[in-house]
Amino acid sequence: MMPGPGVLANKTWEALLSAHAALMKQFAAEDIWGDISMREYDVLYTLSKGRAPLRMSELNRHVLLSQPALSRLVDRLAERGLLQRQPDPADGRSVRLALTEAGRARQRQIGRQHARHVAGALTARLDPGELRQLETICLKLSCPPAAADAATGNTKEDMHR
Amino acid sequence: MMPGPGVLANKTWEALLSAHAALMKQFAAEDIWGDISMREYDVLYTLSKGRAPLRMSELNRHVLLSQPALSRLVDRLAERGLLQRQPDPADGRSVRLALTEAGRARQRQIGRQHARHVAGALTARLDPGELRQLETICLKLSCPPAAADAATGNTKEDMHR
DNA sequence: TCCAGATAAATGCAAACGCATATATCTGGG
DNA sequence: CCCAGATATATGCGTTTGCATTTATCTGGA
Repeated sequence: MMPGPGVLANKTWEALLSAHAALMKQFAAEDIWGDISMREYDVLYTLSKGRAPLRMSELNRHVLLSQPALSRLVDRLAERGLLQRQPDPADGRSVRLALTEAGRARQRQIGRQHARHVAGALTARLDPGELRQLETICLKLSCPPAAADAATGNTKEDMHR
Repeated sequence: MMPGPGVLANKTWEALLSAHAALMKQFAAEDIWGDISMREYDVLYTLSKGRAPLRMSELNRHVLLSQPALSRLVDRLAERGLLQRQPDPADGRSVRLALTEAGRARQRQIGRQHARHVAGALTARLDPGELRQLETICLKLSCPPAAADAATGNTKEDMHR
């Protein structure tokens, strides 16, 4: 096999996976989490960012968890009084999620320290120009694929399912 | 607090997390995995890359899993005949892991298709220059932190070096 | 040589996860 | 107005994960 243009893309993806794993491990090792897992923090953070209460399905787009797993994670956070499930006036199937004051406080308390760790870890390895390049490129990658099938990079087949 | 240089780093980290999640979901949705989970594939792939058999602890540096979880994941792959645990002649505590022929075949079979999806997804969003930039930057991030250091953001200015 | 401490991997167990499916609600064609 | 199908979330259940701990082995200093 001759090295095609796809080889570069694959090496890049592997590098991205490595970077993600290395940083996640480093952050997980920091002693700031207490009884909040990083996945739970991710949810608290996402909710703290959004101005309006988010729906489960919106939250699920940001978090790498199955829908049932997210539903139960939200259960646990609600039971602990960190967020509230509110009925959605516009859609009876839906649920709107909002942090409680306790949840907001907890997020801030952890977030302040975590943000310092993130900044420390990234600026130790990258200069501002690289940070900006990385952000720009990652934002392009964050957009969902235009169509479902372009991803195969293939000329035919793959219509099954 | 005025917006410091750390803000850029935090936005960048968030973008990287988003990109990772978006791509992982896209790849997970591809119909190529069969009875192999992506985490299991990650192990098969890592073993297929290494020339010499890897030890658990080395493998664990590449995979975002706790040591016990990796131990059991390896159990399951071994029970399925996809890899072998071999005693390490140089260190009795250690175990050397090697793919079986079946494991190697399975990795190749999945890997061929997966590599196409990866290439398709990345080249659809990034040009070659961006791919190279991203790879370079991610490789810098993949290196473990020099020391357990500034990241703690601790009691005082403890920035040695 | 011996042993305290470090390191590699395995195991017990409760918590968390994913898949399949259930429940509740919304939407559009007839 | 009604119902088939779609959408949003919840629940049953077997599997996988992480934490704490155990077991086995290695290492260096007295």
